[in-house]
Amino acid sequence: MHKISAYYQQYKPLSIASQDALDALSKTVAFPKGYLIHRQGQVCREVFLLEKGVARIFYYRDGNDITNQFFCEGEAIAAMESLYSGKPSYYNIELLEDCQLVKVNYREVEKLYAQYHDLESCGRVLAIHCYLEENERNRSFQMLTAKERYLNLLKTQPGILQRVNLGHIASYIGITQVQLSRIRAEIMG
Amino acid sequence: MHKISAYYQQYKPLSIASQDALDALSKTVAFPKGYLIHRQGQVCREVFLLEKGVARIFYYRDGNDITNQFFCEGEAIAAMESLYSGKPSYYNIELLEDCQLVKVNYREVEKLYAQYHDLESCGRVLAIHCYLEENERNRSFQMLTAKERYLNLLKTQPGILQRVNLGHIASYIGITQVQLSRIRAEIMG
DNA sequence: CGCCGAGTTGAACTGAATCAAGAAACGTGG
DNA sequence: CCACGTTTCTTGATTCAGTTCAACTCGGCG
Repeated sequence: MHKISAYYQQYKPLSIASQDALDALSKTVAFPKGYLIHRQGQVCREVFLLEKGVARIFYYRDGNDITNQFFCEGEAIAAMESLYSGKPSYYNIELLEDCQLVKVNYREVEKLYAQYHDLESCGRVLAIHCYLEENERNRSFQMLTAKERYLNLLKTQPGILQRVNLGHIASYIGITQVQLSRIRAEIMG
Repeated sequence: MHKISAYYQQYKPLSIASQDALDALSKTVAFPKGYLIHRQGQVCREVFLLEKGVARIFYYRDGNDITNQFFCEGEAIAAMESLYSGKPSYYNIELLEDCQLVKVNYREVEKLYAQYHDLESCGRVLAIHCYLEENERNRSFQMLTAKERYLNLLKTQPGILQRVNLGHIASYIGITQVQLSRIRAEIMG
């Protein structure tokens, strides 16, 4: 089983005490393809570490579902805006394959933040990391074309393309499936 | 003079020690309308607290400048993505009126984080706040129309509209000035 | 063998950008 | 205080990129 402490330590090293306290909170769970580990309208209180499988965050607009983010092995999954704000989430989280996950209750983690300064420091860096990702996504929508965003995705998450259908990727990039198909044809030459 | 500690305490209360340490870092400065307090390509190391005036963050694309964010009195200004990542910034920060500001070196603040747990905790909440704002902006681009974004701005920052010209607002919303003019005509009826 | 979902491709349509011209607001110097 | 030039905003006409609608291809699977 993966450890949450290992995930945290990507951002900053932790004392043994903090590591142990964190790891004591984890529970391994598994769900089938198609399962929603979080639904819009609900407050998100759990963070999932993805050990095996692929997942996505999405929401509905006029009946179509629009993908916001993809997750691969080793990444942490949550409806962060809800987790952080305590308000109901706008998003759903769906497993796109059978998945194995490590579950952690975020309120429990927050309690540990108050106890361990080094852990809270790591939590701060993690929040900054989330900010930077969100900022980057914003930037890519403002500064890049759909084609460039597609090429970016190819570069940063090449594995995703084999595991996820085109419609999801198109909505992630902000265009229709039809348009993405044309862009791909264009890229091929 | 405004105090940085007061700004921080919007998010979480601080001990007297933390407050004093923070406030000891501030310097009051003033610049005229049009001055760039940060330029793209440079690494951002300072945070400014806006005491008097209006400012914006913007970048260039194909010669046009595109506004990313507006700031009013009481808000903290920085090229956050650069401040947090330590990489050169994509953005410029421009004063839209003569401004009075409080300047703080972020590296110094980070040193204080290591010393004072309560301050770092506050810094974590602040980073989360930044994340939530960025997320909200993302969401507004994905889920709302330009018209809705305009109405939102009217509601959340009504003062801005009197103090900033239409072109800046249009690019902030993600459309051309021409289109915004039409939307306004439409709203008037 | 034929159905079904996923992807591609063509044609018509639409909303926003662009181009361009006119009106209004603003500041500056005479 | 007015006249002129500059900038800002509005409005109309045209153009274009991307959506929508629909038909067709392909591969997997009962």
